[in-house]
Amino acid sequence: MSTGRDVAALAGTSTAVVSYVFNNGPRNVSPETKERVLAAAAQLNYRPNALARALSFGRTATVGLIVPDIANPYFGELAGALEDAAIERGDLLLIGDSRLNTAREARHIAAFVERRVDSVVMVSLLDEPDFSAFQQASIPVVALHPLASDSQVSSVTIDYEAAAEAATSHLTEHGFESIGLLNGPAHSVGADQHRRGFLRAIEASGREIRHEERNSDSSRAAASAVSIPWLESSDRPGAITCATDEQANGVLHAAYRLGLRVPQDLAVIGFDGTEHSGFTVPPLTTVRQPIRAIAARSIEILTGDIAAPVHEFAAHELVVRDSCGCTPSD
Amino acid sequence: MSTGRDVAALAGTSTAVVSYVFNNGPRNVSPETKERVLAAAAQLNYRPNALARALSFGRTATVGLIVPDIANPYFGELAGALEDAAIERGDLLLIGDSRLNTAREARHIAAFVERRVDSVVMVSLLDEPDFSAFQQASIPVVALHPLASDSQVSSVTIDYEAAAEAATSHLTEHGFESIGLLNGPAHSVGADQHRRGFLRAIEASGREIRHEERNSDSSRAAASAVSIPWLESSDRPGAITCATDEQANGVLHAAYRLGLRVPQDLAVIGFDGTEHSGFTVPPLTTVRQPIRAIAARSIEILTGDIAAPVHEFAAHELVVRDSCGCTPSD
DNA sequence: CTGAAAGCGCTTACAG
DNA sequence: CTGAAAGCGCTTACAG
Repeated sequence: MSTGRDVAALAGTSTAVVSYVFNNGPRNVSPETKERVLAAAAQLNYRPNALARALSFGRTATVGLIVPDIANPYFGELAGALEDAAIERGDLLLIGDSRLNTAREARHIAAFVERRVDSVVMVSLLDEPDFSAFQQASIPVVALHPLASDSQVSSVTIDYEAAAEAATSHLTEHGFESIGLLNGPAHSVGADQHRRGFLRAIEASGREIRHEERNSDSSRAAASAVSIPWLESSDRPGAITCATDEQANGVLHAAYRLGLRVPQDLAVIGFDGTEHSGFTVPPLTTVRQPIRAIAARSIEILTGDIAAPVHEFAAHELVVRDSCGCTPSD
Repeated sequence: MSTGRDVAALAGTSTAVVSYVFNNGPRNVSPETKERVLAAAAQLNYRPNALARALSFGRTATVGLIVPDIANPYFGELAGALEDAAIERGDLLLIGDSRLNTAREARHIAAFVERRVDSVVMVSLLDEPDFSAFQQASIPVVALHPLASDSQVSSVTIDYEAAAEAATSHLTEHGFESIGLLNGPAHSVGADQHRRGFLRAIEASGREIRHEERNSDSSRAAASAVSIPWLESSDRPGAITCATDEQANGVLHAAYRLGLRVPQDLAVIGFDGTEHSGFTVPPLTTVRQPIRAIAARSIEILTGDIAAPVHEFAAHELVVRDSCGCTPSD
């Protein structure tokens, strides 16, 4: 590929001027020279080398995103929203997919540090992720899930505990006497918050409600595999609330396999509220996370110069659809 | 962050030796020196700057991937498989999400060229994408969809036409007299192949089969919006075969909304065959693309030195599940 | 307004 | 086995 030097030579000027033209500064260039440079660049198909630029400029114009599983539409939507927010600022979004594998997650962290991303948005698999590599490299991070309150890393997240409580309360208020929680595995991110919110709602009901927690990875297959024996048991719950929409999809599938009707035989509530959740059969009652707002705010935090780590909450919303059997009006 | 120079100074040696140590070559380093370098690097939290490395090495160890919509689980799975294949070779996968927007797609192409990815895997939104920027930069590309046979770019893809024919034939063989094709929009990638395969199967049946094509974007919402009036019409088809699983999900949702039972009142067939397709309600009959094989072969082609562009076909497979109403055994 | 030169942090012939 | 130096392709003070 041709370089700035080639362009300068063809245009009869210096590489400095080529740079000024392509960056609209920091020095002025006469209109005639500018035109010659542009013509030469076009003729040579010149594309500035972003690596060289980043090396001397000290900024890569890149924000890294690490997610547990990009095939989960929630993270797909999140990536899309972040890309919109990043592109608006002229930055590129680099996506690292952990594939539900903590070793892979660690590898992405290392790769991002080596590539000197300017900042990172992180959804970890773990409830206590290791951010030290980013901190040593002074790369600002915002996590999109709850963090210890003394964490040196910022976070933007809904209040998982309150959201899980809202979902469960919806069920208790509609008279369910036996409710299951399909939670993520122990030490998975948010699992503690889901459990606490769930239990808080059960208690708050003031009634004797049978309740039980089971756990699966956040995948349809895993959730379905856990749900089938659960729903086959004689004392199966009348409602199951899940830690993710993916798991709720697995429950829906398990119910179908067993010939249970949703919501008549089993109520199901999801969590995340992607666009997809409106198109399941039946459409899913779920807790919606404000993905676009979270994405936009994350980028704001990362690009502003905020000294101390901030821990912000975004508003969640219970979206009532068919899968829980409670019509929106009551 | 500390640099190789800092490490060299602390270890009492030169930057060349630091480089030899971190790259295991190309020159030998005495065990004692090596140990001093490693100790110094650890003490300083040294992380080689991948940008500087790439600039002098002439290789970024990066493969770019451009997909229409990362929230579509098919592309999510694809990204995962490609990342596995790339990481195995020590490369990083850079994902660009076009978000169903051709301007965004063009922007990613430019960004990848500027960042000097070593190679790219591309799923375009268009049936005749513009690869010229990659060609000018001598960046090898493999497309994962049909291309004009004289294309200078390689492709690895299933035979869309044969696959669409297989899906439709399954329907004609099971006696359907009225079949719809929910295809992508005109000029969307693969739309022509889907149509040809569909029509070929109708013809091959030797019967008078009513058939009709309608079109939507590859999203559940769009497919559902198109399907609802279609299924409300008095002459609605008895079966619909779709260009993607996402669209099939939209059809499933539309049927649910209208109180039509699948498969009793309407048979549905998808296309792509992600893991998710096994967990819809009812589980989806679909054409499975061998994602992992396609991903692995793409990386092979890109990293081998193949002079001429190759156009390879991968084997598809019709996966019969509940949504078409034909039991696997007949 | 423009050019020659140093510097970003690496790698790698070139000497020793 | 090791070091001094050039070079990758940019940007940006520094002179003029």
